[in-house]
Amino acid sequence: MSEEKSLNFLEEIIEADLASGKTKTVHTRFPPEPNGYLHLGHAKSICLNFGLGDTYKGKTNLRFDDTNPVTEDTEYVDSIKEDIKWLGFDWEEEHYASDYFDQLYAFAMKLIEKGLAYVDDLSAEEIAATKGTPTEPGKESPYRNRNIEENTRLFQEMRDGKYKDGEKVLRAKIDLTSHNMHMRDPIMYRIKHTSHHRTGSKWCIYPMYDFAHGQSDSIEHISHSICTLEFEVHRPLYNWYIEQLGIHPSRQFEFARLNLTYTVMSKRKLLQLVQEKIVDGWDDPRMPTLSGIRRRGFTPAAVRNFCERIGVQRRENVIDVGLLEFFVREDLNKSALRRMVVLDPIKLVITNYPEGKSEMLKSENNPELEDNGGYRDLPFSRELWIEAEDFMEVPAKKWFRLAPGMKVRLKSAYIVECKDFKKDANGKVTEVHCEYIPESKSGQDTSGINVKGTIHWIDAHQSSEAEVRLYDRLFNTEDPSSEEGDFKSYINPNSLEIIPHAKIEASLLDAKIGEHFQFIRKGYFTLDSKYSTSGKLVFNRTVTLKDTWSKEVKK
RNA sequence: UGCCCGAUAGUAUAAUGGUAGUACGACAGAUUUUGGUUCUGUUUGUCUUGGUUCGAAUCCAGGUCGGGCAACCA
Repeated sequence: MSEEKSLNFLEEIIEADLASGKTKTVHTRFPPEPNGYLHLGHAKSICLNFGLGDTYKGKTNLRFDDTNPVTEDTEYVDSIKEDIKWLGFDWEEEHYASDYFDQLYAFAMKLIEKGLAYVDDLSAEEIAATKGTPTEPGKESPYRNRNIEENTRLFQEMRDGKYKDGEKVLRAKIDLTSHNMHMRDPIMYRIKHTSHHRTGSKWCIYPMYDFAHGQSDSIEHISHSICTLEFEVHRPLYNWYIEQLGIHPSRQFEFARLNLTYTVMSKRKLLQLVQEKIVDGWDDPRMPTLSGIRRRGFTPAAVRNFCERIGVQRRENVIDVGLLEFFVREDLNKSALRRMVVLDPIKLVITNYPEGKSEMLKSENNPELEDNGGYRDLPFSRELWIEAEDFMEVPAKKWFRLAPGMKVRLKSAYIVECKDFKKDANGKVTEVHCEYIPESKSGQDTSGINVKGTIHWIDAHQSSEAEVRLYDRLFNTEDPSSEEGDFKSYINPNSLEIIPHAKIEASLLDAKIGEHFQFIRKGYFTLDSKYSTSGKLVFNRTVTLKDTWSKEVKK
C-alpha cells in the first residue's frame, strides 16, 4: 500500500488478511441504532468504516441495528442518512437488521434443534439473580433442560403472541460458570408487543443485539466488523453463534471510542440534554451531534481531517476539542469570505471628515484566495461603528488599538488618530472622536505613517443589523462524565450569548444557509438554519479566530 | 478482589529488535492593512522493577495505574 503513511492496527490486520487470502474483498459496515442522532463519535466510526472500504476498494454497507422497537424511530433513520451523506460518504447497500427477522428466527430454531437454546420462564429479576456475578458462577434455570420438542413449541407460541411481555425468553445454552458474563446463557429473544418502525405488528418477539448483529454481518458477508471497545467481551458470543450456526465467518475488531474535552458523547446523556430542554434540540449548535456542528458551521472536510488525524487505537483517549477547532479554522480560512461586523458598537466620529460626505471604499473578500477573492464596496463617512473593546481609555501595555493620542488603521480605509472620547453617566465610553489622515487611504497611502493596529468598522448611517449568537463550550470541565455527581451540574451557564443587534455590512444581507463567513477579527460565522429568516438574519459563531491578544491580557 | 483490555511529551499519534519522530498546544521571533494567515526556532515523552539480547518503546515475567464486564439496551 502506502510507503510513507504508517498503517493503523486495523489496516495492518486487513493487509495481512488480504495477503494470506483470508479476505478476498474488504467489506465493512456502519451499524447505527436508529434511536438518536449521530455525533462526533459516530463520525470517527463512519470515517473508519467507509475509509477502509475505500482504501481497499471494498464495500461499506449502512445497516440499521433496529432490534428494539421501543426506542427506535424513522425520524432517526432519516437524520442518520442525512448526516452520513453530509460527511461525504455513500453506502453500498442499505440494510436493516429487521429485514433479517425471518432468517434470524430460522437461526434460532436451528439452535433449538441442536439443543443449544431453550425457552426460559424465569422473570427478568430471577434471571439476573441466577446469573451470578463476575466473581461467582451463575445457577442453571429449572427450565434449562426442556426437550427440543417443547422448546420448539414454546418458541413458536412466543412468536404467535401467546405470551405477555416478559413471560418467557429464548436463551442460548452455553455455560453458566463462564468468566465471561455474556456467555452465561445469554438471552436471544424477548417478547415485546410493540409495533416496529419497519415491520409493524408482524413480530412480537425481537432478537437481542448479540443474536442479531453477528448474524447480520454474516448474512452480508462483512469481512471486518468494527465496533467499539465495550463490545470486546461480546466477541466470544459473536463467534459462538456464527460457529454453531455454521454461517459465513465475519470477524469482529474493536477500537477505542472518541472522547472530546468539554462535552459528553453518549446518546443517553445527549438525549437527557434534549429532553430536559437544556439545549435547543439534537441540532443545538453546542451539541457534539453532526446536525449540531453542521448548524454551528463546522465543515465535513474539517471533521474528516480531524478523524484522520486522531487515528484509531485500542487505548482510551480524550481528545482536546481544540484540535477539532484547528481543523475547522484551517478549512474555513481557505474559503470563508471576509466581512465586517461590529458586535458591540460604539460610535467613532471623524471630526475632520466633512459632514454629509460619503465615499465608497473597496475591501478584499479573502486574502487567501487568488486576486484576494475579488472586492466589494463599503460606504464610509463621518460616523462609524467600531467595536467597544477596540478602545481603551487608559491603554494597557502592548496595546495597539485606539486610545487617546493613538493611531490605528481602519481596515480598507484610513488611518485615524484618537483625539477625544465621551462617556455616559455610568462612565461607559459612548463616542470616540478621531481625526483621519486623508493621504492614508487604503491602497494609495502616501502618508508614510505606520500603525500597528487595524480595526474593523461599519458606516453608522448605512449599516444593517442581525442577531449574532456566540457559542462557548457546553461544559466548564474537561470531562464532565468522570466528575462527581450529575454531569449536568457541570453545564457552562454562559455557553450561549445572544447579541440581538449587531451591525453588519450590506453584503451580508444576501447570505445563504450553508455559506461561511469570517467576520474580520471576530471568528467564523454561518447563518442559523433554524431561526434565520429573510427578515431577521441570525448568525451562529462557528469558532473564534486564534486570539493571541487575549493570551497577552492574561499574563 | 474474578475475567478481559490498555499504558510513548500537556493531548493525540508514529517508530513492527537498531538515531524516539509528527500534529495540535505552549513559548520566542519574523512577516502582516485581521493581535488572523504564513514562516522560523524552542520546550516537554517510552508507567515501574527485573530478565532475554551486542542492542528493548518494541520480546518475556512480576508490579503499578487506567478502562471494560453482572440491561428482556445497543
